[in-house]
Amino acid sequence: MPGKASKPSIKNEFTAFKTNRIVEVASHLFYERGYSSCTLDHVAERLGVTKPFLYSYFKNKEAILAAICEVGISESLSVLERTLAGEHADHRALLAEVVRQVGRIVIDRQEYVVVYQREMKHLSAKDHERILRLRHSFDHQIAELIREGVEAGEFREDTDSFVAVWIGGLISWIPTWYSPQGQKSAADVIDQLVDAAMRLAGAE
Amino acid sequence: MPGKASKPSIKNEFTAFKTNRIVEVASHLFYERGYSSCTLDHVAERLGVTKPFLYSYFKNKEAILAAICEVGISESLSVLERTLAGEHADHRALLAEVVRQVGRIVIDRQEYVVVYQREMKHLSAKDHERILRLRHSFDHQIAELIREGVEAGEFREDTDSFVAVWIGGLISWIPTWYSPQGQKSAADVIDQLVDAAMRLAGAE
DNA sequence: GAAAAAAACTACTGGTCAGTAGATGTGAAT
DNA sequence: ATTCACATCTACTGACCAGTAGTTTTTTTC
Repeated sequence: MPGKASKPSIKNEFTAFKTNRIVEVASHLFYERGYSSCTLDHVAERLGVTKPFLYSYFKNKEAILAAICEVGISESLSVLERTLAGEHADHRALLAEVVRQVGRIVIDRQEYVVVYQREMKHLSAKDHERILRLRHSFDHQIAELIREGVEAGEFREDTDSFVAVWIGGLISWIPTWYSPQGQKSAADVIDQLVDAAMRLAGAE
Repeated sequence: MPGKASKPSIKNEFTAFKTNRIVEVASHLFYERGYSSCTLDHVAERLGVTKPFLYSYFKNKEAILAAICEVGISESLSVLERTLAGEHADHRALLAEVVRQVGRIVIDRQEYVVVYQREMKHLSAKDHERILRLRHSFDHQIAELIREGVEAGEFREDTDSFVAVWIGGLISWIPTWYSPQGQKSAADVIDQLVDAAMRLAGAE
């Protein structure tokens, strides 16, 4: 159950594994059919268990959605912060690296990201607000990076730090058209994404 | 009922008006609560009528969604084609104008656009494919515009025509954060959008 | 290996909702 | 006024589904 940081033990690892599998399968089905049209019986069936099983790992349907949204945003956020904390030649290189890393996560976690964006509004007010705060923190940190880069003369001086939001848009846009089975490889997509972000920032 | 092009008459105008109101209200409620969680009783109540009323104007719930999606994409497409058909100084000016016009529509029709993107998957296979074709036509025409502009030397020569998709992304991204009540005016947003699109195309 | 504890299941409920059958009202035509 | 045509409503059904009570199966403990 998310938010419950217990000591590690074999038992807790089992529990974590099962919780994880539920989130994984639910994310996939919510992605395909939409949250409201996907029943917990569907999720259970796909896992080869029954509905009450799910209720011993999650309080209710919404808690499963909250766990999915959490993955959708918090992995991007933590990779962003990890990257920002590292050493880099200049703001240009840093922005490129941040976009590359986050793009990679978004591609790897496509379904989580789509569900998070599409279904967030079905969360309780509390969860909804918590997730939104994470999102804002993300945008804010990129905006700050842009601002510093402009000040350092590395990005075009007429670049508004609001391009952070547009860059976020580019990243979020990927899952709506990228498919692992498509012609474009993930590496191609990420290269293009980085190029597009650099253009938006006026870094060339 | 959409797709039924009858001769104009007072009666048909009444019918068209009511059909329109249904789509308007449904779009608003689907936007707020999501398609699957919004009941037709809700829609009817908001219109001050009852559910069977809706069924005399639409075959079923999905047909209402299809009408919304139609508005969401086809207005953008027709304004695109109208703009492309007009006279312009060069490809730069044309791209800017296209993005400006489409951006304006997307802001005006925010709720339709969001519903279209979010709920398209709930359409029947036939409707779904029809809408997707419109979408592809849209991307394709912008890609063509980019290609010609690069050839004419107006956009950076290393610009892939695939930026058309990224530009589509910027446009689609607006409704997720823009609010008429927010600090940014629609005009500001559109100016920024045009600027961002020109940067992506390498037109400066 | 018996008893206790934990995990998962069977079977149900109460509520919701898309869609419909048939009644009722309303205005136009005779 | 009576009939007809049409628009809209009341009242219902059958399916579905989140969530639960209580039983059975499995695992752990002694």
